[in-house]
Formats: sequence, structure tokens, C-alpha cells
Amino acid sequence: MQLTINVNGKEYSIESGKSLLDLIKQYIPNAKYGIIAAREGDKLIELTTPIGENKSVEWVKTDSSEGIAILRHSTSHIMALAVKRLFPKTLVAIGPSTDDGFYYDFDSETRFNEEDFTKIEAEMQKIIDSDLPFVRKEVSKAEALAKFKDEGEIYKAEIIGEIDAETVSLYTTGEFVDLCRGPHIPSTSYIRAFKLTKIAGAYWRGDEKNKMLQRIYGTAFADSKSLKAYLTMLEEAKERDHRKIGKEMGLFGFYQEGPGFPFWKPNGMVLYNGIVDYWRRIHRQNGYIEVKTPIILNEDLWHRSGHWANYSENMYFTKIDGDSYAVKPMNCPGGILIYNDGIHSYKELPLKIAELGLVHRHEKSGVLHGLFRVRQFTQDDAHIYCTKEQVKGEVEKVIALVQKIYSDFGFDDVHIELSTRPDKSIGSDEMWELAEKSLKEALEELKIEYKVNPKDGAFYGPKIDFHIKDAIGRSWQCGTIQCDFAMPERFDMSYIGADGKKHRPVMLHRAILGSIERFIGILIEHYKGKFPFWLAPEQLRILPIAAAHLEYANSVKNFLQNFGFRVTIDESSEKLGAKIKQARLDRVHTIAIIGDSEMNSKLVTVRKADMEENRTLKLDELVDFFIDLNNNTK
RNA sequence: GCUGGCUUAGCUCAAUCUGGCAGAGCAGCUGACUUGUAAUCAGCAGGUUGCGGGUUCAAUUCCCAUAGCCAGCUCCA
Repeated sequence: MQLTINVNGKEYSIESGKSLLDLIKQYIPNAKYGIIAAREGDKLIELTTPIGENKSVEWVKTDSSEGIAILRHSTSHIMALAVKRLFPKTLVAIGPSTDDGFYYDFDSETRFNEEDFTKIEAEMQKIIDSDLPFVRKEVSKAEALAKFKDEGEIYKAEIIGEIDAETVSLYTTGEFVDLCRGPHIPSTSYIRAFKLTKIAGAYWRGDEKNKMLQRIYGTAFADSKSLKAYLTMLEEAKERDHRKIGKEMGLFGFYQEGPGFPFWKPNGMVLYNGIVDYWRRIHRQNGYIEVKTPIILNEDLWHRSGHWANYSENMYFTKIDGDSYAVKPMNCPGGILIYNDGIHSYKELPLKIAELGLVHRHEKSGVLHGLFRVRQFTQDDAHIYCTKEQVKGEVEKVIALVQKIYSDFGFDDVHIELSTRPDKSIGSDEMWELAEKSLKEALEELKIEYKVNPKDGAFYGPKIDFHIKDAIGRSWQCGTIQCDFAMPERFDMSYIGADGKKHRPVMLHRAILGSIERFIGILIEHYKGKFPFWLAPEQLRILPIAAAHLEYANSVKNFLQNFGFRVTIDESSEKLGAKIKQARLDRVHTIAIIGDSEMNSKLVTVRKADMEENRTLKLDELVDFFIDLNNNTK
């Protein structure tokens, strides 16, 4: 019998029982390796699946995110086969694809190290070259369980025990049989480019009470060019590491005396203050007022807020006059005390109160990571107190502000995620429903695409998260809006409505940069330390050619400093070439060269430190040039 | 917190495996050079080898403990 298969709107006729792979071979033979699976509605179909009816499908290609995930997942099976060939006593746990590759967890008496990678990669290449098929087989749960138990594969057996289905699918590649949902590539030769990247310990099921397994990471791409580009990106990321650049530029430091507590050096302080100045200005422009609340507050407050019950493992405590106090991990309870100090009218709402709040959170020692994960940081926090009816509109305004601010910092690619009620939470079901609905509606009203993260909300409310993409394509979570009906209830907050009666306000928590410290880390990596003019710690360095030019250089410096520009002079007795090199290493924004000709004609020759082009300007023109630079970036 | 690795001059790294006087480059200081677009030359100084124990005639090196850092797990702004 002939079947009609509609692929991407084009019709093909093939015999019943043949597969999509046969179809490709017959009609589009030069597509080999580019097409990796097909999608029918939400369902992914393997190319080798026999077809028994007319269908309408779309190709899944290796350059799509679904396609690359299949490719990587299959590569993880190939790695597991290679590892089992080389180290036969090894047990396998799980081996999924990840955002940038794949891994497989192994339980082995052999301690693997990176020197083993060459061996494993060679074995994998052998497997790929021998073009072994991936063969899917459905078996009963009991049969699969018996098989893996016989082989002592305790991890696989444990997973099967928890699967809620009559049958499970097994995939055979060579002599390796794995429990797996699929889909997979038709055969191993589809893998064109792969590499093992690192090895690390990982707990079975991510639980530190369980045995630690050995996780081998790798990655695979549709072709070697993409793999190479990825590896180059990793190198580039290393070059941009904010910990390295921070040290080189004298921005910040961490010392043994305070693990996780950043110290800001003078150049870093310029960045920090530049951001804060900008932040204050734009918040004023958007109708926010500002407060500051204490860092240490009485234990009682934290019981009322729910932090004691839900967050105490991350909090620092202290005693004052025999009473127990906690160091704030969040700013909201303090802000609420200010709100509750007095009566509020509905006419004041929405009330937008911002706070650059210094918070302390006791993060586990192993998670600290430069400025990205610290124990003390400043949230660019704000709390918006409003009526239920105002929530949606206020959320929309925050979203607009978030986008404006990111774009001012040079981030134009933003994506949004919505996180819903976690298992550990406070507040009633109705509150949660209403809160989640308000956030959803705001996003839908603005026609913004978003992804849902189930159970990932804060303990007091659901949240919208904002992620920005940096110069080398990495994504960072920064901003957040959290919709909170619970705190107002707990703290018995109220406003007087038009009806003269007390009503409960809704509280929106929001941060845009997230943490100033972390945001600076992201900026460093985004700009690779070459900050735009308004943020650059050293905006201009004057390089006098000889000692005779120092006096004129100083007068130029003073002139520019009066306008508020950050100017230094290289007074060393080096040659010009050496001074230029040093200025570039220090990532100075612009350099000015002053020699006889400039001194005699009262001019300055400037150039951006990383460019070749020179401009010779009058001092007034230089000031205008700098003012332009400032305006262009903000 | 867990697993593994690392910690040597201000910085980047040798010497550690196989125990035997701890060594470079850059930065610093001094002097000379007065310089026109990515490193001028010479000299000087710089160290209880993260901290604490142990083994040894002898420990930067081996062992134990501890702190910090790095990678990953988990968590997260």
C-alpha cells in the first residue's frame, strides 16, 4: 500500500511500513545528516520508525534546538558505550542533553581523569565510524527491570521502578542497551563533531545524601565548524572572566578574611557609583521615592515576615542586649515598617518606594563565585504598594522600565520567565491564584513571549524574571517582579479607600539589575572591561611625550576635571609606544597625546585606546566630544 | 555543605612526581636616556613556600588537619 506523507507542506508517496529515513534516501539523498528527526504535532518521531498511515510532519534539523538536543543525547549514549567498553565494571546512571552539550553519570571503581578523555574520545570515534544503528524496543516494565537487575545496573532499575507506565523503551547501540525515552538519531555516523569537556562529581539524583557519581561532560554539534565556534566562545568567556579583569583593572577584591564579601577598590567604586547615580536618576524620572532601612533587625520581625521559618538557613544572627537579631537577607520587612508608620489613602497609590538595600545571605561556601555569587550584596530593590486593580498596569510599567534600563547598559536581547508557587510557601490558594493570574495577564497584554518555570517562585509570591544576553550570547537572570498578597496580610497593611474603609494593598517586589555587585560582574564580562565612556573608571589618560610637556598636560587635565571627567596623566619617563601599550592594558577609554605640536598650538590629539584613528582637537571640542560620548550611551 | 584539584615574591609562573642552598618575567625602587603611536638600558631590592601539626639528619616537596581559591553537584540576586 502507498502512503502519502506531507512534509513541510510537500507531499511524498512511500510504501507502507517504510520509514522517514527511506523517504529521505529516495527523495532527498543529499539531506543526509542534516535531518535528524521529524515532528508530528508535539510528538517527535524518529526517522527509522516504520510508518503505517498517512501523516503530516515537519523535519527536525540539526540546526534547530530540538535537533541539536537529540544529537547530543545520542552522543551521550555513544560515550556511555565507549566508557563501558574501556571500563567494563562501570555502572551507568543518567545521560541527558544540556543547554550546551550532554553528560553521563557513571559509578565506577576507576577514577576517571581528563587524560582518559583521549582514550574515550578515540573509542567514541570508532563507534561513530562503524555506523551502529540506534534500535528502539518497547518492553514491559517487569522485563526491563529484570534485565537491569541481572546486570547489576542499580541506577537504571531504580528509575524503572518509578516509571508510571506499562512499558518502557530501550535503546540498543552496539552491545549497550539503555533505558531511554528517545528519540535518537538513526545511527552513530550522524555525529559529525563532538568533544569531551570536563569531569566532575555529581550526586545520584542531585541529592547530597546519595552516592557521588562521576559525571563526564561533553558537547556535540552538527558540524565541526560549530563545535570550533563553541570552543572559541569558551576561550573568549575565560578571557572575559570578571575575576581576572577585576584584578587587572583594580576594580574589586576578595580576601580570606571575608569569603564572599566583596571589597570595592577605587576603580570599581567609580563603576558602582556611576550605576547608582544613573539608577537614582531614572527612578526619580519614573515616580519612585527612596528609603534606607537598617541591616540588623529584631528576630520578631523575621518571624512575622515568615523569613525565620522559610529562609533561616541563609540568614546571619546576632545578639544585642540579650535579644536575638537577624541581619536582613531581604529588604521588604523593613520597608513595610515604614509603610505601616502612618495611614495611607487610596489617592497615594500606587506608592513606589525604592531602596538600594544591602543584604547578607549565608550562601554555602562551595557556591561563591566572584561577584556572581556573594554573601553580601546590594539589591536595587523597590516595593510598589497598590490596589488589586492597579497590579497589572504597574507590572506593565515595571516591564517597560526594565527594558529601558537594560538597553541603556547595552543589553537589547531580553527574555522573560514566569515562576509559579513553590512547595515551600506562605499564603492562601486564592492569593496565589490571583497573584499568578495578574502577572500572566500583564505579560499577555503586552504580547510578550515568556517561559513558565513551575514551582520556582519566591515563598511569598510568584515572579517574573528577566534574562539578558551578553556580548558572547550567554544569558543572565537579573531583574525580577514578584507579586505578593501574603506580606500585606501578615503585616496587616492597609490603605483607606474611596469608601472610607480600610483595604489591603498588594505589594510588588521588584529589582531590575538584581544585585549591583552581580550586575557589575556581568557588565565586566559583557564589555570585556572596555566600558562605555560614562562608566569607564579612567575616561582619559594623557600621555606627554617628554617631561617638557608635563605642565601643559596638567593644565589640560585640570580643565577637563572641572567638567567632572576622570582624567589621569602617565608621568613615567617611558617612550610613547610603552605608554600606549600600558594604557591599552589598563583598558583606558581614550588617550590624549601631548607633544611639542599640541603644546604650541594648544591642541590635544586623542584616540580611543583600542583604535588607530587620531583626532586633533581644541579643548572645547574635546569637551563637546566627551559630552556627546556620554549622551550616546545613555 | 559535598567530590576533586590548587595555594611558591605585589602579579603571572618555575623548582614538588624522584625530599638536599627557592628561580624567572612583569610590576616596584635607584640611576642614565627626554623620547611622536603596542615594551629604552643598567643596577638594587623583593620569600618563615596559605596557616598549624607530624615523619625525616634534612620538607616548598611525603603524611594529617585547617582556611581560602578553582571546577562541578545542590542552591541562587
